Amino acid sequence: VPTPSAILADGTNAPRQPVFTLLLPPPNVTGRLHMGHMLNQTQMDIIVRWHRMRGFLTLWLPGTDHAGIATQMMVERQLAKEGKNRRDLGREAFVERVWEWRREYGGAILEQMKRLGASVDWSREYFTMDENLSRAVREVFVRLYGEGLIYRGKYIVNWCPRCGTAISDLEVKHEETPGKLYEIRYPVAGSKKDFITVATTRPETMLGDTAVAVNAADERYKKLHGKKVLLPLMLREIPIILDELANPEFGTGAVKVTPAHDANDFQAGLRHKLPQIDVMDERGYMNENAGAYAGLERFEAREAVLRDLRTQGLLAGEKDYVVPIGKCERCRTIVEPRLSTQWFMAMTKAGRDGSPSLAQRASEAVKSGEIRFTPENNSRIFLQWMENIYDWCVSRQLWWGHRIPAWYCGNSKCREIVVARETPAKCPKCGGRVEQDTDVLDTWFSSGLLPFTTLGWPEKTRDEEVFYPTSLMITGGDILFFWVARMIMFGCHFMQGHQQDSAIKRLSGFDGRKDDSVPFREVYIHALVRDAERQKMSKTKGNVLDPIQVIEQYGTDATRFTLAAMASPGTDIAFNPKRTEGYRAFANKIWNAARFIFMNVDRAQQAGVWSLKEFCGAGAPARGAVPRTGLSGFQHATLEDRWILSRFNAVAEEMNSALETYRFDEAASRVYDFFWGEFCDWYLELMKPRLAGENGDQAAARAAFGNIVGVFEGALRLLHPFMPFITEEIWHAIYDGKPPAKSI
RNA sequence: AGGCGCGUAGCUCAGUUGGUUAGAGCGCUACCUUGACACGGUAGAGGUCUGGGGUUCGAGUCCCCACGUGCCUACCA
Repeated sequence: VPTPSAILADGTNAPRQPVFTLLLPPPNVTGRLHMGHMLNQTQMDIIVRWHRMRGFLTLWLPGTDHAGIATQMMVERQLAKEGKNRRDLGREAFVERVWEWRREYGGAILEQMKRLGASVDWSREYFTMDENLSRAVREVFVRLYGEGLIYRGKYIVNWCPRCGTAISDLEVKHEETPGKLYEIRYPVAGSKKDFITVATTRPETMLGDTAVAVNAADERYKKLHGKKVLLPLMLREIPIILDELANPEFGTGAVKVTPAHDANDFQAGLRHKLPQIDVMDERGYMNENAGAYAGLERFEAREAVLRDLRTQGLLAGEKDYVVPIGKCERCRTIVEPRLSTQWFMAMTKAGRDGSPSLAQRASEAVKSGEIRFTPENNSRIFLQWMENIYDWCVSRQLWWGHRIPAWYCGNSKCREIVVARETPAKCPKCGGRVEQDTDVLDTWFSSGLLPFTTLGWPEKTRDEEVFYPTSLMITGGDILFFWVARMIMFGCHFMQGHQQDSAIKRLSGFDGRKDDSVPFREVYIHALVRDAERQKMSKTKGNVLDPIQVIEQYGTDATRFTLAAMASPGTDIAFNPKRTEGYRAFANKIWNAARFIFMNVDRAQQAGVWSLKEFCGAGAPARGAVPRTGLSGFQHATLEDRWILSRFNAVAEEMNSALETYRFDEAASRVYDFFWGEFCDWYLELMKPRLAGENGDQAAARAAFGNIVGVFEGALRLLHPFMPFITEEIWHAIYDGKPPAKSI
């Protein structure tokens, strides 16, 4: 099959056929194929082959993601084995080392994909750090900065002390963990007896307290309004403030305010112009602002603080309390809210011209049906998230990734920030030396752009007219927000005004859709693959099934068929190899049906009655695939012939409509039941006497054979998207007119 | 704390807008080495559709409650 690129390049440059575009969710370069990938790719491949067979110009674009943190960690581990760390190498050498790593090992997962039969267009393989994609990333950054939608600022971010970088809200996984709620007495300044008791789960942060808040309406604290307290251990006077932050219903109704270590306190701090005292360093150790506790690791500091409070009689109580603890999704380290200067992307800010915010545009695209989700309820999940979204922290304190295209003037009187596509030679304002920001962008920043950057953006290309918007996105619910949401926001923003070639759009079945800026028209969210006991597969549990092992045991076709057959909407897939065993038997059944046919060919040829070529070997098969209305040359001889033909056509219809709605399970079981329960069990059995030339009727035998081959060949077409290997093998054998050489 | 889902045969799951005796695969039982296939064939056993209430001529399917279970989102110290 010629690739779409070849077809576009063949001179006509204007395909008059429907187009189907699918972007492969790029696996991490560091990744190894897991069952989730296999499910995802099987479903994509089924849809892609099905479209190709129906005459769509089909582009399935593969690639890999540079996966900032994951890849950097992997190479750092490698370095650690040599007794080195990245700082020993320096930035440039380290990044070169990562490139080396990727050149050597980065293609592993794509090689594994090939074994699944994924029929992607390898000629268009991309990597998210390719030069053209990197250029597009800078373009996007510069434009958004110019529009005021990317900004730099000092805010509380989620900080992973182990990875040493800020991470986004989505990279924090919350776990309800049994902990303690401590009540601490803060002495009121100028009084010997009065205390105000605050409640906290993180006592060590009190070292950075700059106020205590009570609710203005709280009668208990009326007499303390306007007073100060003496912060224990640090012996610093801090004010009692009135703020909504304090909920009279919770704890003691008084809350300590630590603007540098808590997002709520940070906001309260801004409202009351409180100082921000950062008491920790980037590794989670107490810094010089923590007085006597400086140098202690944060949880050691907690113990030390509690011990000292106890000795001073200031620990009023401790209760068991379930605390939702945020952990770094990558290394499970407890995340620290940290005050830090980072780059953010504004999610809810309207454009300068009053145009809707990124989040609002994305919501509208889904609400209006320009992007449709399957299963449908995912659109509600999506919209709910969009409505509660916060600005996205896009900078990471890493070395591997797209470096932020911002330069700072070193002249202390100037301090100009230059955001530019190319490295500026000098500060455009004062002519001083400029230095580039040391941070890189969140990995999802570049992957969010892929639907258009892989098609040539920012250049205007024919590719873009033909293939954008992509037709479908198939992915897991786990990256709905990480990736799908970001693609929608970026796509709607940067492709605004884009028009897909109208003839192609009509032919492809998207004529009714008005908005061609969306990155894809349909989203299919697939289920999670679990083990046979419905447990989530995880390395620690040791229940991870390696797809390569499974396919080596049962065959790729059987494994693919299992995943398709079990992909019913709304439920996770409990992958049970027993089921795969059953589908291996099915593959065997197909093989044996083929053997039966070739056995009859042999017999007929020996008798000189006919050859297989007469039935289907003459010339190339008709293009366009799943036959809807019968097979050419089929002879409606008898009741059973007419019956199998009507069943065949009904099944083909049913499969088509099942696949229209991504009901892989239904399509799979339809063809399974038809092939085994009807074609093999009944039709072949009924035909045996006629095939054998019953009553010496060779004409009837000949017609019988032709009909069998016809239905069988059609069934192979129905099966092909699901089981590409066995069907291709047999199909070629039929057209070559000789049995396949291999045995099962 | 909010949101989303699931609970149907021993096991894993179908059951699309409510409509005759609720289906499949695996497992189980009996028989069959029939010239494609024992990874096969034929026949069969097995379910008060988690529980309770409601709507309806009619509910596995719709509504409410309870229980069990899974996931996602979340700055109440």
